[in-house]
Amino acid sequence: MDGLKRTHDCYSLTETSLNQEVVLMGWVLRRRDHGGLIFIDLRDRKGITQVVFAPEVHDESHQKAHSLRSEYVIAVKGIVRRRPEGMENPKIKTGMIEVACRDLRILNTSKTPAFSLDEEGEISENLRLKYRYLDLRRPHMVEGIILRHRVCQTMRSYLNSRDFLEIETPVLTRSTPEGARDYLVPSRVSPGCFYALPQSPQLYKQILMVSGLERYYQIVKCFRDEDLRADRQPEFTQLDMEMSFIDEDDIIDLIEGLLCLLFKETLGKAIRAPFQKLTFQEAMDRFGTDRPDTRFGLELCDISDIAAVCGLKVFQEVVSANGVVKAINAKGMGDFSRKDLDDLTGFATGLGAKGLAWIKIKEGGSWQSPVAKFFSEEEKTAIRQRLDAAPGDILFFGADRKSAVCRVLGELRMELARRRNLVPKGEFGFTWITEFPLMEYDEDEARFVSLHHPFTAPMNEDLEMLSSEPANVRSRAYDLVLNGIEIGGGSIRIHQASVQEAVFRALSISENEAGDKFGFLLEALEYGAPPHGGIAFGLDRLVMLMAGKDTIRDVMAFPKTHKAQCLLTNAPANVSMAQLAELYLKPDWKKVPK
RNA sequence: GGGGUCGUAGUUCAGUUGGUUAGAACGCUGGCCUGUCACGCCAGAGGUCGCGAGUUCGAGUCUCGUCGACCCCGCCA
Repeated sequence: MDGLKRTHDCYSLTETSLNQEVVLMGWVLRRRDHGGLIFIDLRDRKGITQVVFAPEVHDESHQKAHSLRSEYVIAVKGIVRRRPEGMENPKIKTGMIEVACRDLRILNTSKTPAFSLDEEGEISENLRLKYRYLDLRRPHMVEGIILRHRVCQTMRSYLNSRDFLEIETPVLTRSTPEGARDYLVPSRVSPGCFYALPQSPQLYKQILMVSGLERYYQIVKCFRDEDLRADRQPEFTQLDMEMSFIDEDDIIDLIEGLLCLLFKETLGKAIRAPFQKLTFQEAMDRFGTDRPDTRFGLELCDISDIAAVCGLKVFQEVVSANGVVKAINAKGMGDFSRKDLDDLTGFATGLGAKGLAWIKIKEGGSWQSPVAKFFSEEEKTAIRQRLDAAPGDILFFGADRKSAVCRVLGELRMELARRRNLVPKGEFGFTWITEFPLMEYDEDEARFVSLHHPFTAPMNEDLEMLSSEPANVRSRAYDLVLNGIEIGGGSIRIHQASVQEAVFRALSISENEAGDKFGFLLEALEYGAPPHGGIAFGLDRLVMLMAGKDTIRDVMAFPKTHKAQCLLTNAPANVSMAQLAELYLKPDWKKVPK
């Protein structure tokens, strides 16, 4: 660096350094060239400091500064001085001072960036991903990266202080049935065989418990080859943990302590523990989803019993076919226009609803509704009481199979909240969801599949139903939901081989297959496996919510596009025939792109 | 696999019913400017309207296809 040593950063320089000679190094954010006097906003990771080039201070630097352009990398030696009266800039932290340059070194030039690194304006994500190194220079991106770092640091120190061991598990592992599609890695030394990248270190961490290590954690990459979403990337990071000799309450206490600390340390925000707890059943009944945003009301209400006997045929038929009729009272939203209601109906039918019945409650309690005539006065009274309906309210109804009603009304609830700004910004609503069903019937596969994963322990009191009525067995699983987004999930595991075998049976996983795919786990359980359980957190999602971002891409340094491509490196890419041959792979050239 | 939004200058966008030479702001280049901080003023350069067909006398605009980004459903134990 031409013999200069950096003495300060562009954030921490204050009036305490007045008249001192300092050396700053960073990037040229903006140049304001007045001809006789030149100002540079110098940016580094920490912040911005104004540098002044004046001929009377140092003529040569002033001359040289004319050639500075955006994103040139420079070193500046100069004197810290107070800005003239009235020239302070309260918008930046170093706004009281400036550095009068006595020596300017251009460490590197830069092509004009494809987009402005100033904070204003949205830039297409294409460009941001292609020039990720430029995007990451922008302060709000740096903030996300730093927040993520601090979250990880806090997690580590919290768990370290509670006797956890950080242990790495393999990335090259074996493909197991159930769950997401695996990313596969061909083996060179075992022709025709493949490793799989882990969807989670689930089996390894259980084996660590059998190993007697008692408390494990790891901040670890996981891989799932499924379609992407704003909160889903093919590779993502989990805080993964597992503990022996604990039950649900121990984990919940530990995690609540962790989150309180995280929010306090990184955001300076106090959150209240214990968090709200809902059983899966309650969550579905009241919010229509197993990941409810509990920061506002608009809860769902079952009126199947009233609907069963009312004059509206579709309601009757749905109930007699074992479906349900549920309603939302949208308090005070009776001013929705005809167009609003058409939009909302379109929203509902887009989710698979056949329609969306509604009732406006007018002054005096009369009903304005296309379906009003099908209800007797008695039924109207019953509905009004059940839903606590008052003039100015509008009621929305869903009638269908239970799962469909929950999906439609659950989403409608969110939509209503968005339209009326009921979702409090900056507030964090944590909810535990417990007592999940252990398994559910999969029509396509014609068998029961795990809701969580096959190693989740059934609730003791439901154990005997495992063979008789598997759909009604509840599990010892728990999810943590934050603002309607699942940020963590875990369970108490099965630690007895006999129970594990019974669960495999209920899942129609044959003894042969279980032995082949999970034999090592079954065998391990027979060597003194302690009771254990754990949880995993989606680090990306947690940091996204803490940072107030809408996508996890904004808190990942190098995310992939919707098509799982990296626009920076252009991965995935073709490989040579020689590489393929070495792996005993034969490409179908018809499907090879380009 | 399905539904939707978008694609025009380096960037963000406008572009009327299909009609002359496709515009603006910012950025960029050159010039002027000693207190700016989104500096200002003057001048200038910059376009495969994503790509390919089609309709038409004529397509940025209409039709079909295709590519890409994003959002959602399916999928994600």
